[in-house]
Amino acid sequence: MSEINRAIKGTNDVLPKDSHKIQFLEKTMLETARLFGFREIRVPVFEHTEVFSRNVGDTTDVVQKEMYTFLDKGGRSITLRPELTAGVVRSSIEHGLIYDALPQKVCYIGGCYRYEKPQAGRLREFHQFGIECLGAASPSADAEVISVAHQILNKIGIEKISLQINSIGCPECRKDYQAALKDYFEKNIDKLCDTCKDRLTRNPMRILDCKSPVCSKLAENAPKVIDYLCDDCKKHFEGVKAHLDSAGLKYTVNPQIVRGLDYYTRTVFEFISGDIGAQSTVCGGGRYDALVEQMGGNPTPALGFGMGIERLLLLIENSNTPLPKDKTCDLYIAPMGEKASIKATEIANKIRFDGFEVQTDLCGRGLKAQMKYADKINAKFTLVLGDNELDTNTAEIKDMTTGTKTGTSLDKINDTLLSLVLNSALENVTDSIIE
RNA sequence: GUGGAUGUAGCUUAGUUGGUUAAAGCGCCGGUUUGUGGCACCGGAGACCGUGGGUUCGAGUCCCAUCUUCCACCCCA
Repeated sequence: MSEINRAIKGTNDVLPKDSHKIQFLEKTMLETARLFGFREIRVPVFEHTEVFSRNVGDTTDVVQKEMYTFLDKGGRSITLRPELTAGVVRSSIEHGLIYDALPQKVCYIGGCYRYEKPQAGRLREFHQFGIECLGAASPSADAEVISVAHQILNKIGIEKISLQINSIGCPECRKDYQAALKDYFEKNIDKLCDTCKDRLTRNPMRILDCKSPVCSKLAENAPKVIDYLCDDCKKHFEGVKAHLDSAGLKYTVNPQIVRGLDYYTRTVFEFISGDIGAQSTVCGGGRYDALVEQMGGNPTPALGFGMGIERLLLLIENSNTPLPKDKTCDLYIAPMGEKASIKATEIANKIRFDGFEVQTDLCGRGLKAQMKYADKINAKFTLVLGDNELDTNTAEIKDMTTGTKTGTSLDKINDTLLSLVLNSALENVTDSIIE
């Protein structure tokens, strides 16, 4: 396979046999979010580089080494979005959503781009579903956002997944905490791994979720953010927990949960799975109360989450979570000869207009080959159209699972097909009830 | 960016200490009375053995480089 006809490293093709799975996920996500009042927003895949560099955070790895950045022909620095929150907030300010009735609830689906080394659950182009709730400061908003993610995962049928929450406080209380943390780790600096030594100066909170055994052991006894929260932040976190409790959502408070993007404040959370390898976070999000103002809008508290669609699919496959089967062809029309072929086109289009999937011969094949093809594409019914049928204006519709044939006039194929399809659907329902 | 594994028809693989036209199963196409699929039998197409160098009379097999894919670090969804 030559270089040129191979997909770019870290990108994935979704093939026809799999696309219905993605469609099911996306439909479930959008519909569930809508039940909570979140409506879809669509924003460009690229933005001015500053939209991300200033707001996601200059010191984050995402901005420092993972962005696809280039100059356009006008000399502007453009970046393919590495995540969607910054673009959505930009759009919400630009179009005045945040000056309209609050809260504004939006959701989105789209591709994100990060120059990373691919591995299980990590791609260079990946797709995210997410929601943002703009203009709501109360803990009930945190609980609602988490509930959306929870219901989506639930409806998809994910069972083994845990919700972990934490509060990383506001910039005020975080100052004290970071100082205490630095103090603690500096005393043990020679025990830390090399990357954590570096983190100590750059972003000490990240040492908390280091996976090296020594560091994570040290992290266990490190000062906890929760103990350093200011009164307001503490009260907020208690409120979030109370709302989650009353909604019956199970969670564990995990002081190790620290999100990697700079804009997070107060509540942060992740849905984590043990079934998909090292990249175990399927959904992650939190509050970002300062971001809207930082981007030039009125001070507007906000929060949201992102959910990795490929990771979710990986989880579904690894845990054998059943998804709805893809629909198959309702009727295959097998014409014999040129005249019949023309008639087949006419009939097929008419029935398609009524909402059935109909296919017919496009290769000029013989009857036997056509029947084989109909079988391979899992057609529910077939209809042979030859000289006999054209002469008498009647034909037989064959049920491919039972082999039984039903006569019909050529003018009423759609009616006959409708009753046959309904009948077989009914039988499937009663079958599953009996089982 | 750092490590480890990998790379032979569309897919899954075989290929003996380097030795002629690289093999099989599945899939695909066709045939077994141009009027009915699944089963069986028969036949066919399809591979510059990831790519580029090197060693050799001779390389799918050995060496080097490079790329892909997979997994882990890092990072995150």
